[in-house]
Amino acid sequence: MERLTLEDIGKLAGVSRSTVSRVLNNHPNIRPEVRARVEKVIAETGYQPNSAARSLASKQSRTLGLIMPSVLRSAFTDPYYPRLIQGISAKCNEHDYMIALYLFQTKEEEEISIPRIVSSGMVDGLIITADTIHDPFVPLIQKYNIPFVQIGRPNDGMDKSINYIDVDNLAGAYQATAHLIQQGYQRVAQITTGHNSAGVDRDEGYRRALSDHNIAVKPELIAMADFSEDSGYRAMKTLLPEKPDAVFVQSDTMAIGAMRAIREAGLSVPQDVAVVGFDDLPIATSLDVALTTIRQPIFQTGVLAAEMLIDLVTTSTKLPRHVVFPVELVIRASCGAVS
Amino acid sequence: MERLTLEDIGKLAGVSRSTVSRVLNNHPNIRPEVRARVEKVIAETGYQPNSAARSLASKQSRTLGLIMPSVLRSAFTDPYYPRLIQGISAKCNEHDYMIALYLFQTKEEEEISIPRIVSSGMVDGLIITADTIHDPFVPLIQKYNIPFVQIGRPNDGMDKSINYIDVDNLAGAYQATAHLIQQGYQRVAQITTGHNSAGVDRDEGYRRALSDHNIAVKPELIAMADFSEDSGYRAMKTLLPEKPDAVFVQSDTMAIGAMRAIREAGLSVPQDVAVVGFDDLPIATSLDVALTTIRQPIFQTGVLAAEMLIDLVTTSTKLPRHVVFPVELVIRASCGAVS
DNA sequence: CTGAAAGCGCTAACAC
DNA sequence: GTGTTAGCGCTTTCAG
Repeated sequence: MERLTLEDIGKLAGVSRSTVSRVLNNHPNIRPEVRARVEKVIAETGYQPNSAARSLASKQSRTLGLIMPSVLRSAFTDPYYPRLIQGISAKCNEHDYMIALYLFQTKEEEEISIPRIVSSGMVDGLIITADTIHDPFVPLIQKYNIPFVQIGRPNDGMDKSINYIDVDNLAGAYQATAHLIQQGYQRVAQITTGHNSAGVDRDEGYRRALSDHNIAVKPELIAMADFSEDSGYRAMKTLLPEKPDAVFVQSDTMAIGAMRAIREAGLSVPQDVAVVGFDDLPIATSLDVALTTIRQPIFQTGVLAAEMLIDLVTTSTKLPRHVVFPVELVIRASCGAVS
Repeated sequence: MERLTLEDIGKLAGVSRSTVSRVLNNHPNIRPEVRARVEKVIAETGYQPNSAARSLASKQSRTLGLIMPSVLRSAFTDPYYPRLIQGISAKCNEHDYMIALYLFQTKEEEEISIPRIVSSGMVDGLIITADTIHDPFVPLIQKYNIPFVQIGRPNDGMDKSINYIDVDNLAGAYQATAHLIQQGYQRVAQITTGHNSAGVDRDEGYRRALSDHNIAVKPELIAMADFSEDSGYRAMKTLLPEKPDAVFVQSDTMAIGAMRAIREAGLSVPQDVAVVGFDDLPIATSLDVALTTIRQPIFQTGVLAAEMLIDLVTTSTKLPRHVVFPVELVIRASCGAVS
């Protein structure tokens, strides 16, 4: 079966190719009866316009690129991402946009691919899933003139006119920490990441909560990790000799690792060490000791990112947009507040 | 900055557009010095060919579609998928293919999108991440003449000439169940899915293991679930009144739910109920009681799926290909075999 | 309101 | 080996 073209449809409907194109693109000023006739032929034949030809002529790919910097590759297995992608996908389907997924395993792959992706017109815009501080990715993208939105606020010192969506990391971390302090815990530790703005902001929230309660920040109670479960485990191991009685962990996945370390040390949650996480992944309720955590709207973040980007590539609004979603403390067993 | 075209590069290098096209596509029969000259101009200008124009002229999009049927949408948050995608992505990057991701939330979205995706030339081929039995998706795709590979074997009664990659689900389930029986457990239950071939095959493995050990299959010891954590939890709750002393759960994620149900009933793993899962997700080692499970090569499955599909769309080999990866029992605490 | 015609930027015969 | 030329299938002026 030969693929049909606009010309064929036109012939079948007794109109020109341009007219068919117009009904396809919902142009006004078409006689209703002509439109109906053309639509009938399209429906009967199952005609689908060729997307490459469309892109070439219209200079739009109707594709959004979703990009994961190589330094964050291991984080991609965190259930955060599938959920985020579901949100992006929902909005894309709604508007007939396609998602092009780019995961880079190495810096080299990234450096080769970025120019291709950005300059070849394969995508109309980019969603960048978080940037890192020490190896910033966004400046690379900014050199090209392509619309993009970032998940997470720009790093300090960077162009503030970037479009981004963030959650209130500082407030979340503050609530988590303050809640622990109010429970009476004295030595509240933190497992932090610090690799990106989310980590920095959560760290700041932790510090402010301590300081607002007149507790000194003790560097020996803070350990670094990288968002992976295993890094949370290792961080907690380095923390345990310092005898923390509670710990705020910057992600649920790391919190699971931390709880494993606590358990292996023969201690229990929350009796010996209380734990609060961040994200509220579904698994949080299913742990042996249900995880108290900060809930953030992951799906909604994805929806809005796609919406913002589609807006950006279809209209000419050049005003930078920022949205910061609120977060919410969800109290479960791991913080010791419920029996 | 105006985007450069082949013509521009040709002018800059003092050759025709075709010659530039040839060096770009690594055609033989080009004088080395000419090739060098052209490559120099390309490098200096950072020229990137327009992908829509390429697709239109070459009739290839260099894009693989990754499709998730709507009935499986909730499974997408299972960590299995990010890992699978990493594998697919690795191979795609290697060959300069793009991944187009299609997640459908509803049947309706699916029915509208499939014809577009398949007939518009946006993808050269499709990777279908598992089909379901009661609402088969593959026949829909087969009606169009597009190359595809399926993750998981075709359902019974379907065209056997489908290209697919599977893991040895039957052997895995058999090993899991046999291992429990050999540990001395008498009432080995199962949480099954049965919605797709993986579920069916794992169910068969469970039954054969029982039968090979002269144990009757007791329907009251088998509960249905749908791959979600919560369905595993609910299934286990219906099972507990039947006093199983062990349970084979068809995925790690459901096993986590099952363990939660066991715990909430005041019982413990493995003393009261031993548990074996399937997948060997990273989380398996981090649970309160580390999960004994069947390890399957998820990343490799993704790599091979992409490889097979790229092969399919670039060469004309029409011989159907099937690969079934072996799986492996990984013994940890939850089955009671280690203290 | 509709049609004719000129590209969009590339590939691939076909010449030379 | 390399240039010329004819499209790929669509969008979009420009006429009428």
